[in-house]
Amino acid sequence: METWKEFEANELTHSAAHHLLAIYEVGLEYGGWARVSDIARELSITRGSVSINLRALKKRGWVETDEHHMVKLSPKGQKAAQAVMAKKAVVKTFLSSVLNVPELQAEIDSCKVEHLISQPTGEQLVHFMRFLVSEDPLAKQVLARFKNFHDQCPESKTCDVCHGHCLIEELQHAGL
Amino acid sequence: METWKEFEANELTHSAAHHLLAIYEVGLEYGGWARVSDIARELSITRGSVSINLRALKKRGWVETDEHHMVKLSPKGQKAAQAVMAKKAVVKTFLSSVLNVPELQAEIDSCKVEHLISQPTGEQLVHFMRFLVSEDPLAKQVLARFKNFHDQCPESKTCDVCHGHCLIEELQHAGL
DNA sequence: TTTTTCTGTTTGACATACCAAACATCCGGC
DNA sequence: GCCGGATGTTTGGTATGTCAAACAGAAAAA
Repeated sequence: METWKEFEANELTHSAAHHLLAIYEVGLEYGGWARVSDIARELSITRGSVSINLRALKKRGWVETDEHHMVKLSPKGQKAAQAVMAKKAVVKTFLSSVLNVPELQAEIDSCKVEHLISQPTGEQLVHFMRFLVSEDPLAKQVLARFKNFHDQCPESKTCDVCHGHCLIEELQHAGL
Repeated sequence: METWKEFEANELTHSAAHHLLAIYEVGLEYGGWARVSDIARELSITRGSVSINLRALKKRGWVETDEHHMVKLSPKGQKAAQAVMAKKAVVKTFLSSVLNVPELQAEIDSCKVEHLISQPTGEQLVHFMRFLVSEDPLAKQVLARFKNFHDQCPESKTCDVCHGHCLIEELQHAGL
């Protein structure tokens, strides 16, 4: 398989995604405009790094600058930033509200994968979350039932999920 | 926030994780041992790259070599490889079997995030999957109901999931 | 007005991770 | 024993992404 090389073929790197998010965040208070220093402070990196990184982002059409070094997202950059924010939000909500992963861990994990999730996966996860918060009584039941199940989840060696591995055992054994 | 820098602080890079998996795969046929060439072929990269990468993996105790350049996973490396495989398996199963993401897309997405998922998140996802495949009739109902819901999912502008964004709209609008 | 501070850029350095190509070594066939 | 092909390593190059430090220009304070 060469599927694993897809990782490098992402539209946005983790770094690039967070530069776009930082510009968006800073821009909220300044009509969409941001300065290099503000972006650097937002990301806790040096102005030099931001300066260099913006060069690449500009060349690829994610951001634009005016004659006074002011930076803003291009339309393309805005769409990308929104998509990343949306994916992060839905993943974090799923992790913390459905899986009951601790808040901070959900924040960290969703931040790591936000830019890696494909469009179809993101959309399906949104549908799933909408179903779980819908009026359908089944949804409420299932969330409540899972909380109980979780406390008494059997440590069986075989189950349909595991594909021959015992996942829980492996996960715990690995101690990551 | 500096949460975003956690990305660099991972135990395993994507590249390192797949080197370990490749050694595991090749080793299945050779009693756990692998050669540089085999690993290179498995990953579709050059022998030179593998040679250099293995140096780092050896130094950090993930792999060991004998006097004939034969490579195998250390106990630590085995645990790490198993954890990655387990996380990938459970994520892929969730994406394709629950969210109905197409098989290939589930493969790609799970491959991208396999090494980034934390222990708690991985374990909770396993619990969740175990619940969904358990004998509990609620589980079967909910999967069936979601398939219907999915086809008629409302495109409402506001919902509890979205945190003020309209996720579906943003996701579709972004066209990623 | 002068001086200081802030801002953005550039440079040289380091780390990761890949490539191609040259090199050394070793093993099998003859 | 010798030669050729396979194997592993090394070297020089590219690309990303970070830093510190030096630099230039502009704005603010004195």
